[in-house]
Amino acid sequence: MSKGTETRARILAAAVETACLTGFNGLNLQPLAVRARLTKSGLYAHFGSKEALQVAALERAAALFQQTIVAPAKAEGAGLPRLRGVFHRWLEWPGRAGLPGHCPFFAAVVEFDHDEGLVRARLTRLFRDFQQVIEQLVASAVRHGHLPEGTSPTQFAHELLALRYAHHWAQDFMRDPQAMMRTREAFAALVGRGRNVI
Amino acid sequence: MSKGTETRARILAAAVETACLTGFNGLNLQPLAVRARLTKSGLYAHFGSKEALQVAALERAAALFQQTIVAPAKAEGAGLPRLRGVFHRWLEWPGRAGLPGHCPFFAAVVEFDHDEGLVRARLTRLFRDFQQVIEQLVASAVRHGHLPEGTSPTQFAHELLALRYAHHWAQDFMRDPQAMMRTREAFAALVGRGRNVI
DNA sequence: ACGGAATCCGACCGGTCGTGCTAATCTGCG
DNA sequence: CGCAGATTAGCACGACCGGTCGGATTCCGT
Repeated sequence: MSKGTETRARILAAAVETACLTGFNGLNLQPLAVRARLTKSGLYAHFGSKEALQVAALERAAALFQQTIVAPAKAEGAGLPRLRGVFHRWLEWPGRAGLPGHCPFFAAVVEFDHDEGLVRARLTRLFRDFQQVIEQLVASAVRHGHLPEGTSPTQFAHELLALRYAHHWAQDFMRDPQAMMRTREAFAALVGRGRNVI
Repeated sequence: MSKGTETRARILAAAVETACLTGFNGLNLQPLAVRARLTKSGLYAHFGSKEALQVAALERAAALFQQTIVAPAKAEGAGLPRLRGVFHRWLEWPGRAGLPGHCPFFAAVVEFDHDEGLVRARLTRLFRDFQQVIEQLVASAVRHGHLPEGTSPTQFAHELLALRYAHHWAQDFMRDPQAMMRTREAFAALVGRGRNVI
């Protein structure tokens, strides 16, 4: 790894950490440069614009999410075990990836809600891709008989994201000590729903 | 209404609108002053600090929410109809209150996630109060036999917020045209859950 | 109508932001 | 070693930020 790409990696590591703490709009050049042991202009030369830096940090965070939360599913039993594994690891993101703070993607949803641009476009794609991953896991669980026939993967994925979102609210913002328990119970209810009507 | 309080009301009206579009950190003094037909220092004299302005705007938004979304429940049938009414009006907030943009409270969750302060403290209280309102509606629905005996109001309120959060994500950020349909279906499933095991 | 208080303005402060530009330094190859 | 190109530092810019202050203006009770 050449010097340049190593520095770039150091910058992005600091950027992802910062994004977890203060969002992607909080990626201010001066403090970030200090964290990455550079000057502001030295850092800037690697990206050329703040938006490019934000996109790169988003990409890096997504890669971390993929390898920390999604990828381990390959080692789990197909169907419901795999779905349950991804969801429960998802609940521990971003801590499980060694990152501080809270989920940067949820922060980005608010930050780039109104203003268009590259970051928003990339973010919606990332969400859609992950949504499809969930849907495939659900469909697989249905095929394995772990979920009732007729379960809509899209609807299920939507409600799963709802649970993760509410968990973020209860755990990270409200600091409710019972947040995890409630989320697990809600997941169990979602999975168990309809079982008795088979 | 004296001149001062009238101006203050004009400022807060502009502030709530702005908060719906750019969040409470987006309440920058200069642009807000222009919207309220004042100079920056003239506006500032009414609050004394940006934090006080944010708190006042939060208070105003909460009052609007109360009278637009919650209060109409008094005219609805006790129990499930009342709960359903509040939830469906909630889905149309803040548009139903004549406000542009999206829910300012969800934006505030991200903005004040990490930094402590008056705004965060006030916001958690507002959330807790509304959560209690929901829990009482749920408890009433249980008493009327509209929801299964043994339904936990706290758990139900948690999952209801989850649905509203996911709706915000799907509708406002992802701009999914089927968001409303999916949210209504999820609500129906949440209400109907367990019915068949009574 | 008058005087004191409430209200508002305009100019200004120190600081931070993203963004360019040039010059110095460093790295890796021949 | 020496040179070319990649890499970083240094510096300055215009814009915007929240906040301050003195004075002008307007309001309102008497």
